[in-house]
Amino acid sequence: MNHRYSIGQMARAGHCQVQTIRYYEQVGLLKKAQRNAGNQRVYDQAQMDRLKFIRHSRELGFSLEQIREILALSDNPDHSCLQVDQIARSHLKDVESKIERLQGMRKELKRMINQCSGDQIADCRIIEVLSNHQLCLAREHQ
Amino acid sequence: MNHRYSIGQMARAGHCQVQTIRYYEQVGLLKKAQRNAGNQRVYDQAQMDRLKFIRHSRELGFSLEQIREILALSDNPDHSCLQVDQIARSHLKDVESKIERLQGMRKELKRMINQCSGDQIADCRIIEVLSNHQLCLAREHQ
DNA sequence: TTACAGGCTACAGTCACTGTAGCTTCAAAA
DNA sequence: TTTTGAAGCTACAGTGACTGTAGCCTGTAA
Repeated sequence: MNHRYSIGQMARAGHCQVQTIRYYEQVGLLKKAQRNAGNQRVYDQAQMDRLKFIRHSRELGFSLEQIREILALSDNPDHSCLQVDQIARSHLKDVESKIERLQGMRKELKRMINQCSGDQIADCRIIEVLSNHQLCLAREHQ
Repeated sequence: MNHRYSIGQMARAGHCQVQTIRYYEQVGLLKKAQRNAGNQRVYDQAQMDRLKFIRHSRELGFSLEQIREILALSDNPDHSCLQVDQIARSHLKDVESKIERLQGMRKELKRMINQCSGDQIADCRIIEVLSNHQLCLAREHQ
């Protein structure tokens, strides 16, 4: 079948806003869409699939640059997927270090909040900890 | 003692760049610094402490807006620290939901990578999963 | 005196969108 | 057939928290 989609249908399918699709076109992640008589964008199934690929990759946290690379690599079906693998692994590392960083924050925030008496600012443990790095457990500067 | 600091000394102590301090001044988080005869910024201990407060809060992930609020509240030592507590708790919630989101990504990325044979693009599991949301375990749209 | 590190302003760029203003087009109802 | 309202269009500014650049000026140690 020979589906045609409006930009609104694309947006709904890609769980994104209409502007986002226009933005992807502008930065060259989606190629310039064909237009109908009234200058409105019209998409086919291939463009729809490409958008879904991009959106799914974004949900997994890949940057637009990484997605651009993966899309370029995936144009060569005979090519080894080693590079794709490397991009994914390096992104996984990024995600893991973000998790660690956030877990450090969580620990310290919880500690701070639990010590807070809800009393006067003058005795507020939260402000005290924020004021004084020495009071903070997780204070390595990486 | 009556310490005076240059912007470079402030930056080193706050583990940030010189531009960052000028930026904080520009957006009103630090008040306009005094200047020496040659128009260079000169800081005192109070400004140094304020910068450290800001930087430590940033390390814990607070936004500049939240920091601005906390600083305003902490000017009133008699005031209850309930609001400070609320800001901290709401930030903790944010951090926790970011952790959850990243853990979902990590899980899916690991699954994808483990299934990848390192073979041809045509059979690449990573590209396949990215192409097809149905193949993804963590696919709730929150 | 001479290097050169450090500081100054002003402004553009980053990332990935999101929002706005002021239009035009499309499709269904009256 | 007209009208209404949703959907689409372009162009541009704004977001957050910086970071980088260009082209100057100032301070300090050799």
